Amino acid sequence: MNIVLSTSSNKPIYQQLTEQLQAQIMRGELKSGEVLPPIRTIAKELRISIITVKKAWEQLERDGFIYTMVGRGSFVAELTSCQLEDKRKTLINEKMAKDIAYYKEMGLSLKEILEAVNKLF
Amino acid sequence: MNIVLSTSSNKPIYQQLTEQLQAQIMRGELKSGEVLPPIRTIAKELRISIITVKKAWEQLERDGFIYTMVGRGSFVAELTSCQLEDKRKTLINEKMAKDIAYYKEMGLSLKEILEAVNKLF
Amino acid sequence: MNIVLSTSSNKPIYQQLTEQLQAQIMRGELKSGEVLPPIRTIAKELRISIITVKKAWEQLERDGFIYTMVGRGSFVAELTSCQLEDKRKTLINEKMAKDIAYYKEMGLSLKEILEAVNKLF
Amino acid sequence: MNIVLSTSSNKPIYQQLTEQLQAQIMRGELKSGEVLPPIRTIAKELRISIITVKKAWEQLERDGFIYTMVGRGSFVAELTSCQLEDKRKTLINEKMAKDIAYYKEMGLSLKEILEAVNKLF
DNA sequence: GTGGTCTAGACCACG
DNA sequence: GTGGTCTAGACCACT
Repeated sequence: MNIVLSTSSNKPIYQQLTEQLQAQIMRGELKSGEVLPPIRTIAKELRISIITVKKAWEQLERDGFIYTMVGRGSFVAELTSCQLEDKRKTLINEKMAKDIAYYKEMGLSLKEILEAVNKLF
Repeated sequence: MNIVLSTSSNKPIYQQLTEQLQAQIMRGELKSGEVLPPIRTIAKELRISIITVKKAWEQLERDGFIYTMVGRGSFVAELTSCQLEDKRKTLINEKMAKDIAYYKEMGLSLKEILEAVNKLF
Repeated sequence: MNIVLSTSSNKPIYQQLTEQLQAQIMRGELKSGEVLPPIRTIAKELRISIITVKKAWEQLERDGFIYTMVGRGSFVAELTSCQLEDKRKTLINEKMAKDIAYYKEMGLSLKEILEAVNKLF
Repeated sequence: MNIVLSTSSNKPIYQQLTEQLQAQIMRGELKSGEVLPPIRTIAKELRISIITVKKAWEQLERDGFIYTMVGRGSFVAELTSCQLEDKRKTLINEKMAKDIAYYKEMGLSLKEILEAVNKLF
């Protein structure tokens, strides 16, 4: 687990945490069933409030990325690669639908979007 | 001018206003020098506070989309199509750079992004 | 009389008018006793409201730069060059005192101000 | 932090706030990274509305003098003395260019301006 | 009539 | 505890 927080970003800290955990689980860097470090440890290392870590963990649990066993810690959810792929698609499609709606509203054509993606990737 | 506000969106009202005005100016629906309706009228029609409209107008003015003359009203900025294109590119590239960073983090390849864009457009 | 108004400036129109008239009187371009054009004519030529012109005229009259004879028009005040010089000094010193207070507050030394003036003049 | 507001001045309160903060940051009285008091506290102490303080803070943030972290407070921007000097020059030159244009219009020579500055400093 | 400033107070999101 | 958003309404300056 390797978290990098940006204080200058507009994104709230708990969301940065959530997104980075999601990404690491989906990229397979955090494996099914693997135990996560205690939230106190994380909070101390990142110099943030325990409450903030908890908030991120709650969101991850709600979305089925991790599960918590009281007194024992939190673990990466045990998902088949198929289920994982589903989650990824849901997450990404949701965001991409919004993004594309925005670009369309700003008057971009499909071609222009594709060109821009190619250039910026 | 044609504004649609969504209360269910988590975007603040003033930002929805700002984005829609930007979009309409960039799509050429609001033309250079055109008068905008008085903020009070807009506030009444959209059933929001004058101050909320004002906040959006301030942001648009800061970003050079409109200008205001006290006692006379607010007007669409007089921009050449070149300047307009510049503004559009700046706005869009800023967002797209962030979006693509996110998709990359989530493990998408360029090819996958392009496919998804094609499908969702 | 030669007035140039800037709509993009933040200064209210009536103040731009006032300042330019003051300047022309003090530079001697408008001479003692000279008749000014009717405010309707000025308003029409500058494409501004008569009320705005009137406001500027009232201010100039209050400050002793012009005088008005009902039904006959407004005239440049008849001042000795000495009185004129006095007015100029009052006007300029008032503003300069404020300006210097600002520069001092921002931490500029006398030397820095003089250098900046030399460079920007 | 030490703010003095003048109700008799015709400058809006939020602008007085902005200018004084800028001045204190540029004079080094407020140091890089230093926490500012909560806006509510400032509002209470100065007996003005929270929103008025907020407006000044927004302007300072836009201009890169401070940054804000929701839930944690506002902080003096971390600028190198070089960047700070740049900001100072920009701010001051902008105003001074206008000021000098005014004095020139009023018929002052460079020599007269320099003398007046020397006398009034 | 326009926009500009300011107020008092509510409710929400973040840490 | 922070700051962020929004409201309803007042008063002033400008045209």
